[in-house]
Amino acid sequence: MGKTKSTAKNGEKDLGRAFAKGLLQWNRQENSREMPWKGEADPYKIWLSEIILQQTRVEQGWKYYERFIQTFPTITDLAAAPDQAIFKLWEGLGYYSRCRNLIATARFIATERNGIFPDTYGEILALKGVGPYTAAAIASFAYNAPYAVLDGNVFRVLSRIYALEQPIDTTEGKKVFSQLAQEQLPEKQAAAYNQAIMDFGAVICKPVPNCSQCFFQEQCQAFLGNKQALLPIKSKKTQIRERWFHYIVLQYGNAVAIQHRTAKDIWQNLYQPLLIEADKKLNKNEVLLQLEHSYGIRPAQYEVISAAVNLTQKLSHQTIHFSFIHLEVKKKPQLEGFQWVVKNELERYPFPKTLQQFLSKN
DNA sequence: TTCCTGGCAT
DNA sequence: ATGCCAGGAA
Repeated sequence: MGKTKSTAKNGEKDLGRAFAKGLLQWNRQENSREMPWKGEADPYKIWLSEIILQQTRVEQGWKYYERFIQTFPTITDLAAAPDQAIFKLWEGLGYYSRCRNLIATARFIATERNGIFPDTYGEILALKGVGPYTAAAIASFAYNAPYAVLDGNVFRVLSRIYALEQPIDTTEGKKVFSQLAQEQLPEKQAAAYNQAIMDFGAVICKPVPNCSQCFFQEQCQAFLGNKQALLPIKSKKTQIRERWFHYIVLQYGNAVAIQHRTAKDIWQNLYQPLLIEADKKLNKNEVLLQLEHSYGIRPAQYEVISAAVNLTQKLSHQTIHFSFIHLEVKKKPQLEGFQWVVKNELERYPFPKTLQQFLSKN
């Protein structure tokens, strides 16, 4: 009663403390990651670097940061510049709404706050283009305020050291991780700790981790269970592709044209009838038009025997919609890459299950 | 070549 | 829940 819970909690806290301690030591002794804004005290420069780094790798943002600081040494300089000059400096970085928000925030601070950058988490969070991550980063780096950053690195590191299978891409998961991150933060060393955990995620606990170089290997719950490559968990299945396979069963006498699938795709090395693939559903006329375009087989050369049968097959990462058109040709067309197989010998060839089922019934 | 990553605004 | 973007990984 209650005991299990508090024991687990204590265990968790111990693990967290051990990690934080080791992390800070790693940061002092081994972390050699350098960045032009690291250790910076000017909130303007920290803010600028964080906006540039949103969705952007350090290596790419580096040069942009340097050019911005050279061109606009203070937020007042930035606020006074014409939009176009600022966009020109941003050119190539992507996510251009960040630049719009950057301009709006610079002008807001220059005109409404006499160029003084806000110094509380809440006020920082209220700035355009600043969300929870960026607000915590600025508040901690500029003012050492005790707000834990939660970015992709932190999700990854925390999910691994605790072997948490909680998905990170759900509202619930974000809540759990942000609470854990906050509990984990050594309050008086917010700046050092926040920078350290992100550096650690970037150089050691990478998506493909360098566990052999990790100070926490012996305590990391993921490493101990050999799950480090599986964490963090994301709930959203990789986007399911929708494909429409319009098969044309070409029959000549008692023989059917089939084709060997060789592309690096599903069903490699299996066989299939003539395929018209599309990323949307085509009606019969569209399919037959495509047949003429791709293979030069014109309506005059065949008779349509049967209408389309529609089937669907779900794979982990794609959904295949099938339709079939059965055509009888009066003369055998020249078809590169196809072989004509008499119907009762079709069973010798390997087909995908859905095709096998269809062909055996028709 | 395609796939994956990543904070915020909407 | 999606779109925004570019670059590195697979």
